Amino acid sequence: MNGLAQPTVQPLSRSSLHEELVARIREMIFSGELQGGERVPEQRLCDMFGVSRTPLREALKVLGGEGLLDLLPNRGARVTMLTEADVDEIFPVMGALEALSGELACTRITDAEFAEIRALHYQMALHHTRRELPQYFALNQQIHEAILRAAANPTLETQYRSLAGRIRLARFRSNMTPARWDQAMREHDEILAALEARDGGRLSDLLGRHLENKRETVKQSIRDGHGDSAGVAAYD
Amino acid sequence: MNGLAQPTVQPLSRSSLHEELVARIREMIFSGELQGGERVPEQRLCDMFGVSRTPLREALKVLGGEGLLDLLPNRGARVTMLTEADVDEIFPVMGALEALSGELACTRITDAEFAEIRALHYQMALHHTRRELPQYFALNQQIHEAILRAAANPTLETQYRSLAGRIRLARFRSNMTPARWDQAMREHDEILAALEARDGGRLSDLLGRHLENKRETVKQSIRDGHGDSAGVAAYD
DNA sequence: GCGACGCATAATGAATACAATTTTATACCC
DNA sequence: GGGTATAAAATTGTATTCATTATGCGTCGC
Repeated sequence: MNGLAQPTVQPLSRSSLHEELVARIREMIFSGELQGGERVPEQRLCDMFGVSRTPLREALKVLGGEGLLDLLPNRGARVTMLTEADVDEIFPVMGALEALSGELACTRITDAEFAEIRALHYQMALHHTRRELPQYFALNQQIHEAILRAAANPTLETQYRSLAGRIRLARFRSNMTPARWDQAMREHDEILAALEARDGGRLSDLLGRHLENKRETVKQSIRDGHGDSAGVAAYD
Repeated sequence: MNGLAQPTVQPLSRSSLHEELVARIREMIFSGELQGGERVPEQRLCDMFGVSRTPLREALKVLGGEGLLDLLPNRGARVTMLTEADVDEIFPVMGALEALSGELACTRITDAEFAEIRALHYQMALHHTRRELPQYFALNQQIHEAILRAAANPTLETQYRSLAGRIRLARFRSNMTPARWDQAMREHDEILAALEARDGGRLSDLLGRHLENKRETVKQSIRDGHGDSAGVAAYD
């Protein structure tokens, strides 16, 4: 053990091909380039990325494990279709994790981190008043990510992101009503206040309720049908 | 739609080779046959299972995604070593999920399901008085699994099992002190009572505290060192 | 005309072959 | 004797090939 070795250097992630493919295909799913229920032909993806089937298939297995793809033996992979029942199943779990992130964030957040979140909040509020939905969503996501980071628990982050990713399968952005949008913004005001007061219990509660509203938005978008992805993809 | 078709038949999971390998290797990790930090040469596993590297590597990728293996590019896979910091990170998340499972279980559990859990409980109590640790552990796990099932949320089950699997990497069974064992048993008495009363809030709380004690047991076993797996493997 | 069967085609599953990287061993120099 | 450099061996990453299974289409029978 020499003095030069830093204690927290991470193993220098030289991403292998399959790792890269996992990230790329995941983005294709989130962006709607691969649609829900759609069959994913291996050869087409191989041609698209210019790789052989071996690393690609490894990537598909990983994405299957994440729940973003359904792997049907001998019958290929399909992008998972999210049902309303799935949403009702996932949201309570996300709620528990988000509540925990609120608790932990309040005990651990630094003033600098809070200042950063407040800045994001006001920027988001601006986009809300201007009715700029895509920008609003981007900031919204950044705020929740920042709270999650402030909780300083990588396992929590991973688990939460995994569920958030599955919810993204619903591609719900297009379906937020003005009334829900206004309500969401008010909830965010309260969230910021609770965080500033370092009131973990209240923040937990608020984040949980915030999520409940989002659940309805997502379910509505599923009821409205999954087909209209062309216009939605632009938001990502 | 003819009358013969049953509504809830699942798609007849003919497991492919890699699926089988995932399960087998996972068990090898849990049983200690593959030890923490140990390098896992692909060829040895291929010979062991009589398969080629292709499906085996797919399985390793999946297990890497589960957090049971560390996949180092060009340098093979190693069984993840659990640090005390990891444990402190994982347990709060498990706690949040277990609390949720308690809440949900209380709202949904049937009398038949509860009777089953009570039977398991008394059987476990018997093993406790007889100081039969391995049998106690088996029942203990079955009870927590039964509560989880009663919550009727597959996503919750999956997420919880994933974290429980990572904790199993510590192979903590050998390190339970008599005092902790007695305390754990008392906690289980209370858990059963809360479940019988369908008191979700109290059950949540109890499960969370129960887990806190387990956390210390696990951390102690890590401090004691990971080397002595030979005698422990027999428990699985 | 409708449905079932069978064959041809295409896609997936698994094994083998080849390439690149790392690890180990050896020789050499200081 | 220790350390570095180099080369050989082993291991991993990727591509290709072969085998098996599903899919689509045409034909046959009713």
